[in-house]
Amino acid sequence: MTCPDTLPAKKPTEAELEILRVLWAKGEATVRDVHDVLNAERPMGYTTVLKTMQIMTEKGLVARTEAGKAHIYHAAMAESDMQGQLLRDLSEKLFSGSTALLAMHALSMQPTSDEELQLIKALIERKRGQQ
Amino acid sequence: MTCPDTLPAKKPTEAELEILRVLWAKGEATVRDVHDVLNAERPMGYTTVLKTMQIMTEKGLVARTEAGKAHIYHAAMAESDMQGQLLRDLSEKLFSGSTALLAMHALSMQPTSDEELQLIKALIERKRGQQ
DNA sequence: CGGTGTCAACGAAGTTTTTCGTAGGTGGTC
DNA sequence: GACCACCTACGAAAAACTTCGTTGACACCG
Repeated sequence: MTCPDTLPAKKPTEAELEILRVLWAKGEATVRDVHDVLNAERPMGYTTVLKTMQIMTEKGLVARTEAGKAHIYHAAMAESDMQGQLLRDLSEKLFSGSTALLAMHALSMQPTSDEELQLIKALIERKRGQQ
Repeated sequence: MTCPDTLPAKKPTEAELEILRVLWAKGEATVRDVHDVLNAERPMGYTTVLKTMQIMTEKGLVARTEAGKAHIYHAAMAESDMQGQLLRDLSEKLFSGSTALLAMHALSMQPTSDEELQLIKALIERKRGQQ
């Protein structure tokens, strides 16, 4: 009831993205779960995470089930959708909007295994066929 | 003298990136030049741009020549270096640190011309040889 | 029933980023 | 010299983001 459908889908902040990472990894989680993970990486208060997740609920970045005592959260957007959104964002801001240019730069920057290269080739062939 | 060499190279903010975009496109520019471009996209005061560019100077994101009346600015970092930095950042935050995975996602998300696909294939072959 | 533990909700302070008004300087022009 | 156009510097407000202390609810335990 708290999400007024701001369709343009707002870009998450740094802290929010950290939380989303945990939620995507776990599928769903309580504030406690998320805090346990993040606090292990970098000391931070429980209420910090709680507050951020409350804000994220308002923004519509996450949704929650208010079942028992502790609310259960899950990301509102699939990880791959977010990847796509941020990729597009970056491509617009730094690659003249070309995701292909972006991909090339990413590829040319290192430890890409032979296996991965194979996968990419396959991907290209597939796209080739489509066009 | 204002840049104490914080080597880790700080990530530019949203507004700072906008300014860098203009500087990279023009090579070098005065505050007026930058403002003309940005203000056309989105109304904003002259001193807003000025102030931001002053801050960027302190941060070492840009450098300036205080030649004549108006200072002449240029980006402190090459565009491709910044592309690499932000790409790595995004890959760490959203692709488990794999730039290859990131590249694949970018590729699979559309208008990639046949030409571009060719280029990418070539790139891959080249990498292949190296390894 | 009083103590202990866990939880959500606030409120508020701290920090960073963005925005711009105002002031002061400099160089022309009439 | 007075006026105008343009520039930098500065301070401070506004907005966005991050952090956490405190409070009140609820449940379990001895």
